[in-house]
Amino acid sequence: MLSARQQDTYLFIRNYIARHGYAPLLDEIAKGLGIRSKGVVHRYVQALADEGVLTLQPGRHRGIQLTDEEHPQPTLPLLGKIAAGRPIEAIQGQDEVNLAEFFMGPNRFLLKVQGDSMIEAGILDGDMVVVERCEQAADGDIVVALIDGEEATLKRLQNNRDGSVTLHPANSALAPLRYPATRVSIQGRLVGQLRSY
Amino acid sequence: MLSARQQDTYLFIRNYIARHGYAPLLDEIAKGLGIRSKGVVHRYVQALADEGVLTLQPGRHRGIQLTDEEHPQPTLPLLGKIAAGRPIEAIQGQDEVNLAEFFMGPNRFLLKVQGDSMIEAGILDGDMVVVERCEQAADGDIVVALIDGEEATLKRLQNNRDGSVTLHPANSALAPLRYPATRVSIQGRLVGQLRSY
DNA sequence: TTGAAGGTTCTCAAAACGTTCTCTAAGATA
DNA sequence: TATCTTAGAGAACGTTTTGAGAACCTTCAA
Repeated sequence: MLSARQQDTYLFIRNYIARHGYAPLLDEIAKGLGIRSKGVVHRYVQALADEGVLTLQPGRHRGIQLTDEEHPQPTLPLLGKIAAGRPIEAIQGQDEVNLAEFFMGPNRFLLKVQGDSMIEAGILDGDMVVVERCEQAADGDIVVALIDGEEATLKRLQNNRDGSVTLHPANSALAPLRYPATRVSIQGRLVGQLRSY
Repeated sequence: MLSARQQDTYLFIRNYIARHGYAPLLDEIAKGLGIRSKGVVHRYVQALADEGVLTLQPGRHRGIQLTDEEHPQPTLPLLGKIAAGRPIEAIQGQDEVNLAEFFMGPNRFLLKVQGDSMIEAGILDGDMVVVERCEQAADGDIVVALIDGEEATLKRLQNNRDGSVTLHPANSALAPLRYPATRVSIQGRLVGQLRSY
């Protein structure tokens, strides 16, 4: 188990490598952690090597290599924003994203999407969506709806004044469907989405 | 049998470890339980150790280790496939998705996407993409490309026979761009994507 | 080949932290 | 009433952790 300061060190190193493609100097780590002595940093790095989360090439400059290892905390370094035609800009005050924090929560589950009915909302065939179980949802939410207790579907919700609901696909080739409220039950609300290439 | 206060202590410790990846200090537990004396907390922790639900590394800072399970993994239940017009079908042989396994890996980082240039590939403004650092990529891969060492962009890659590369946006309003290979350096390859609603 | 830069290994000191005590108070039990 | 148990406060003490800094050795680039 890594101590707090060891985790700081580890995250700094990983972030630095993600940003530059090579490992930091001890002095750079020291600066990043607000420490003045590189001897101290060396101690932390050595401890991380003992834990097995990284490897050292003794004596070499920038001789730190990260090990492929089970991460206790699933965080990835966030390098910044990418917009066509500009250099990558750092996002202030945030340099790590904790996937657990990002997606986990009570009453959440995953569904694998089949079909193209939500393609214009950026939900493609094969994507996974994170759904939070709930009975009601607001206009404009994307929901998992069960029709007649049988058919399940992922659509954008619109509650009509007469009590009926309209389910909008995000695909101009498909028409919205309108149902009396009694035929439709909301199973959950879309809160996240994942895709793996 | 744990007393009520001992259970409080145990739950606090478990929660703390799940969030931080390391054990709390006695003072932190004290604060969490609304107690002012860490001596009292020590008594509870000692009792929990006697019960066998946790282990102590005597004298060590943050030296509490939970006995049962290892680090709880960030997993979400995978209920099945959802396709318009059909009931939710379970996916055979898979019912939990581990977020860490799904996205974590060496040399990976996140970028926040700005702009609509990849909208037809389901990558919307504001999405996060998981990028794996690499120097080369195959035809059809979506890559982070650096043009003239300055501009960064997310595009689909095409390696031409004459050694030049064409970068295809996934947006029919935008034209593909062709560059001599010397002007373009691949920074990484898109391996995943996340979105939060 | 040489000088500077960077990694390694010490020692020292201070701060932080776990451990152990004693003391007080409130209930419970006999 | 007398005694025991549980809960908490707080202080004293020794160890671990953290940081500074210096000396030394190796790597690297000019």
